[in-house]
Amino acid sequence: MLDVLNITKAMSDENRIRALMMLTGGELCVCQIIEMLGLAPSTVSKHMSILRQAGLVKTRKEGRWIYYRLADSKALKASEILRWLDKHLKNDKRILDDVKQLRQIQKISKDELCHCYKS
Amino acid sequence: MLDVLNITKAMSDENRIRALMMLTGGELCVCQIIEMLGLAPSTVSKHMSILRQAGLVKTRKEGRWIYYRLADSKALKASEILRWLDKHLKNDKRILDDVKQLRQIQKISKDELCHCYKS
DNA sequence: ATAATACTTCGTTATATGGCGAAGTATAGG
DNA sequence: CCTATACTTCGCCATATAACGAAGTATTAT
Repeated sequence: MLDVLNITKAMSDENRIRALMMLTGGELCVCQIIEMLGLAPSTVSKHMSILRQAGLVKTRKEGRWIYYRLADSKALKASEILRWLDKHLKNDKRILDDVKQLRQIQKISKDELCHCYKS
Repeated sequence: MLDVLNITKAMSDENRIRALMMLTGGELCVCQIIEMLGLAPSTVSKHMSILRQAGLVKTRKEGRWIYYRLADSKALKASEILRWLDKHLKNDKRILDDVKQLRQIQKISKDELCHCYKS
């Protein structure tokens, strides 16, 4: 029950769903997710830790950067629900806009990107 | 996006999930759900209206009684998620206990049952 | 060592949600 | 008609959650 509740609670927030959908295109560093969601770093960090605790995403550390990716298919509960999300949101206006914006962000080099901290 | 969020928010509460799982055995009247969850009628009513707004359950009125049942397979978003819930919770301890208790409640006649209001 | 970068954790505040009882609505029965 | 029953809606309170900035941690660069 707790597993299921952790998953459903993790998915009950729009920004977390946006983050999950962004990750369907492949792993992203926190920097990029912050830029996409337009939220404070601490807020995004909290969101991502909720997704991680629910088993919906995994992390990989590379130097100073932490990359988030969707849980792989071995995590059955998670991967099924991720497929459901993708099926019902891939044509959603908001998500399509996010995907478009993400492509722009991915063109920016890492060095330039992290002015999210420079304000 | 709103559809999806309504569904995930509806599922992000333990009592609502318990109610959904109870309904996998067939329709129930509010009386019975109140008895099962052990919550105030007004609270249960609110929970059920959230599930209904999300499209996860349907209602049928028969005289003074209102029966709730799971959404049928025509409601794709809903029925997929209901199948996911069932798959991952049908062996859950809490849910198994609920099912057992539900069988007892279903033995009680309607006339006797609704002392949930007589306190 | 010191400073800068890329996060995360902590503490606070505003809003959302879950709980209840009281009042309201609809139907059945006397 | 009036009363009882089976809910639902409303108003309130307590707790949970999302947001932020400040402080903390880990890694890289100087």
